[in-house]
Amino acid sequence: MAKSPKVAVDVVIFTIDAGALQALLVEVKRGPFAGRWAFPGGLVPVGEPLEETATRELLAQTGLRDVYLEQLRSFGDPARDPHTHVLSVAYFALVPHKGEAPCAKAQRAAAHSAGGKYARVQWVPVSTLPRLAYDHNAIAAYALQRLRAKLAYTNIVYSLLPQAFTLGELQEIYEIILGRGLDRRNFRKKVGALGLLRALRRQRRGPHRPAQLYAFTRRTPMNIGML
Amino acid sequence: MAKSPKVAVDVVIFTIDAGALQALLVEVKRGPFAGRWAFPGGLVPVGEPLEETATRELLAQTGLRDVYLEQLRSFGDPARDPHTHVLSVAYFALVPHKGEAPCAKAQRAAAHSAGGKYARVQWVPVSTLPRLAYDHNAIAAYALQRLRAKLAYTNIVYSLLPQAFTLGELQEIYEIILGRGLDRRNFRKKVGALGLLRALRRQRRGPHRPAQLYAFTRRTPMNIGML
DNA sequence: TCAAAAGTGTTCTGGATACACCCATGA
DNA sequence: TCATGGGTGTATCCAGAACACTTTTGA
Repeated sequence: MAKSPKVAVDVVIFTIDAGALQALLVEVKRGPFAGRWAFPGGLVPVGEPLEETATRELLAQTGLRDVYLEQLRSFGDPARDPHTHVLSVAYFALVPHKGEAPCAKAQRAAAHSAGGKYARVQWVPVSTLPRLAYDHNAIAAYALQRLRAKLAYTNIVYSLLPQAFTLGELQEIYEIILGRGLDRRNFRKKVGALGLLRALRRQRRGPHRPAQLYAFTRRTPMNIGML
Repeated sequence: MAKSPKVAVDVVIFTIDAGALQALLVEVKRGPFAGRWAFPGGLVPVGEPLEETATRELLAQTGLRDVYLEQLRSFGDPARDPHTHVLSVAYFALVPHKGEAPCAKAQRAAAHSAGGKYARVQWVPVSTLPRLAYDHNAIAAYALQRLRAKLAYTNIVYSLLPQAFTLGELQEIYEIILGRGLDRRNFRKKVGALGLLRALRRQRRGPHRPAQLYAFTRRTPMNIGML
């Protein structure tokens, strides 16, 4: 019986920060890609479910659990890792946006990984990703495409937002990820009609007019017709 | 470094025949699932791209090449194969419908595999799939869902049809796969507006009024707004 | 008072749906 | 002549897109 390739899981972890869609990168320590950036990942040991490997990796790099995690697809080009044939099952994850503290997540992640297996860890806007190790640029493109598509027909945005948020923040996330502006009135009309939100009794106060705060009624993935 | 699971590819091969959506099943020869039906597949040897394994399997079972082939996703539950941890990368394929000779394909496939690695090979309507080996029922469900979705926003039907076909046949395929009837006038209007077809100078003659034959202008996957 | 984001309704348009009759053929 | 599938056009409805002004606040 012929030997099989090794199996790895790689996770594209997205968040919104500083007005941009960001992905978490780690610096590869050794091998042909030493010094290059890549998405966090690791080999799948015999007996472990794929999601578990992905969840482990996610917890290790961000300290977060119970985030949105979805399999993208597998990348199996034998040459994607020059060292040996490694199949990568790609996942993407969405972690919540802390509007109040830009870069807090990046710092937390970095701190977490101080003694970790990667040299450095960093959030990078997906619009300015460097040339990555392995075929991770292809994985990034695929992940972004999937994210954009799912934004249009599911409610997964909830996983990018904190419990309470304003309609402006919700719309901003759509605009950032889709890369285009949306009409505010139509957006609110649509969101209202979908009935996914409930208005809280609080407002967000800022330098301008206070904004009504909302929360999702159900924080669980569903298909809707958002766009 | 921990050992990885083995890697297999399994292919759900769809066709339309006898007014139903059919999938190709093979009988498992040995192991805990001996005697049960499953989708054709096999282990991925080191150094071989996933698509190549899938293409090989497809050629071996149907004798067809250059058919539509698309990766679904990977199924990695360690218990899906009781014998040992085998990751399955699932694909689905669409092979063309020979309207004139029902079951011709099934017979051809069976003949092809006479000396093959499977005990028996058979086309089975997806609506009456038996309990399959491994987690192949889950793969079937996923494949069907994907097929239905892609029918709505791509032109991949072309891969289920011969070069020349009537609008009635085209519509029938949509109805069979989607499991619901479509208005004939609206369907033709829509198809015409998309401009994917060109009318041939021939007609199909049958027991009733002859029908105009059409061909796809481009037999290559594209995103369109079909439904 | 000014700058900046919050909040709100109406009109228009295009695509989707619903719907019924005549035609050409082989049996 | 009949049964069967092929072929066609119009009215309606609804969702998406376009669009401008007032309000509230902190600075």
